[in-house]
Amino acid sequence: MIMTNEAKTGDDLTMPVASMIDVAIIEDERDIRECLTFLISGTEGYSCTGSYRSMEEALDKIEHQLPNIVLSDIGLPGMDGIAGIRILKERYPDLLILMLTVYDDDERIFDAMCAGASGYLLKKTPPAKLLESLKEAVGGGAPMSPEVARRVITLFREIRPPERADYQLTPHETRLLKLFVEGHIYKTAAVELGVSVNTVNFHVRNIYEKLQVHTRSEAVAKALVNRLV
Amino acid sequence: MIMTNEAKTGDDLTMPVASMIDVAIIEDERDIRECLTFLISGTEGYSCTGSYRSMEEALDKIEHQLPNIVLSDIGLPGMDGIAGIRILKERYPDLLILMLTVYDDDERIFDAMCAGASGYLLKKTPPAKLLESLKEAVGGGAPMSPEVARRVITLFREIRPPERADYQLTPHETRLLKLFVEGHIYKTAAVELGVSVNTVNFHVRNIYEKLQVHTRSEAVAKALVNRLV
DNA sequence: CCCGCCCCTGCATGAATATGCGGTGACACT
DNA sequence: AGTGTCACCGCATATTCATGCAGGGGCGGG
Repeated sequence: MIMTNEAKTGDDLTMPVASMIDVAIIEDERDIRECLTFLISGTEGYSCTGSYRSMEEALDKIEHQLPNIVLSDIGLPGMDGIAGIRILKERYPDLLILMLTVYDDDERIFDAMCAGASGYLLKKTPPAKLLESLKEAVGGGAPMSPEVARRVITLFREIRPPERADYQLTPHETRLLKLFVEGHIYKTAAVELGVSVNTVNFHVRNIYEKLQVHTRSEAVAKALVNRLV
Repeated sequence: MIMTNEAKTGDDLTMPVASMIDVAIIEDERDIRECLTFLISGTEGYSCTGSYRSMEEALDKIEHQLPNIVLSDIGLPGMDGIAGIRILKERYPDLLILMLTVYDDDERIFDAMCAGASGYLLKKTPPAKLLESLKEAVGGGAPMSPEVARRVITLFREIRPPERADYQLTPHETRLLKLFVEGHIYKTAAVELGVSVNTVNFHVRNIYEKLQVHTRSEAVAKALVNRLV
């Protein structure tokens, strides 16, 4: 790993930070693993609780001395990093995981985040920033390399559910539609709203007209797909 | 704005950074605006091209001296920050925008990012980190306060559809459910499948049992929410 | 005062739904 | 051969739905 640039110092985070940050490392390349181990062991306030070359090894031995946070590569022999962190999070839900990898493609970023990673750094990250990111993650943040943060936001924009379509539903219509989405039928919705079934009927016809549908199911589908409620 | 914690220094970014970072400020609170203007004007490598108290004023005058990046609040008199950055990005697509606000709710973060903000900082950000974030944004990054990054990731996970729940639906049941999601009723689904309504009835009862629902609307809602089709 | 909109209620009617119960044949597995 | 599952079909019944038509009161704006 090429060490470049000066280290950052962290800002104050609201979550209490453990006085000692215990880190486990999962990295298949020996020289990188050793380098990381040296960096973490040699920095005040940090300790290295384990240093593994595979996810299998980590899963096998990590419980002997559970860290606050795992620093894991994605490309590993055998089980890959993402599959591994799913299992880690399953076994130790409070365990924090920070990815440290060369991969910066959307899919891996996405999968890692969804699998439970708290942060995602690229391997070119300078040592000082790496240490700071560990601290930030332990403090409740979600450190990402600039390129990763950019991709996350781009993905965000792409994934974003469509803006709420505006069908000009009145407050009562929206409320009734919401009840339908929740599984109510005319009768129970009427009870819930404190009105008669005839009133529900009235609103229903307006809703169906505005949404251009003819059944409650269609209205429910449209409400969910278009995020109307 | 309360200035806390030591400043960070930036890491090397791959995109070429302009030698001078020109910043425009949009902030309604005068003392904060003046403080920011002073901070930026008084830092080597940065210049302040404009300092506005409203989005309207910014939209009116910003072209006189277009900055690299805008530092904008959200809560502003008249047009709010998010509506404003949509217009700014429309007029100046390459203009970078960094939000600086007290709001850290999901909706605003989400709206700001989708409107085109490159980054999102909370107002408690220390001055040095603020400067570094401007630099990072200009360098192509997407700086976010730790809390914001965490929320973005949380939103990310929420937006991502959950993995398909497994209700053990048979192929025909899935097919029928899909037709319901598309708006079919028993009759039209029967026609579509080339079976009798009685067969549809039969499948429906199995579907409802597996999904633990009692109406087609509920089945449709469950199908959409759990991505069964 | 008038108008438009929202919310409320009622009744009627044909169609659709949901559920109960009954049956068959094909296919794979033991 | 026996069993289980899937897909198919049927009938009955009470309930719900969707739509048509009728009416009223409150509130805000012009």
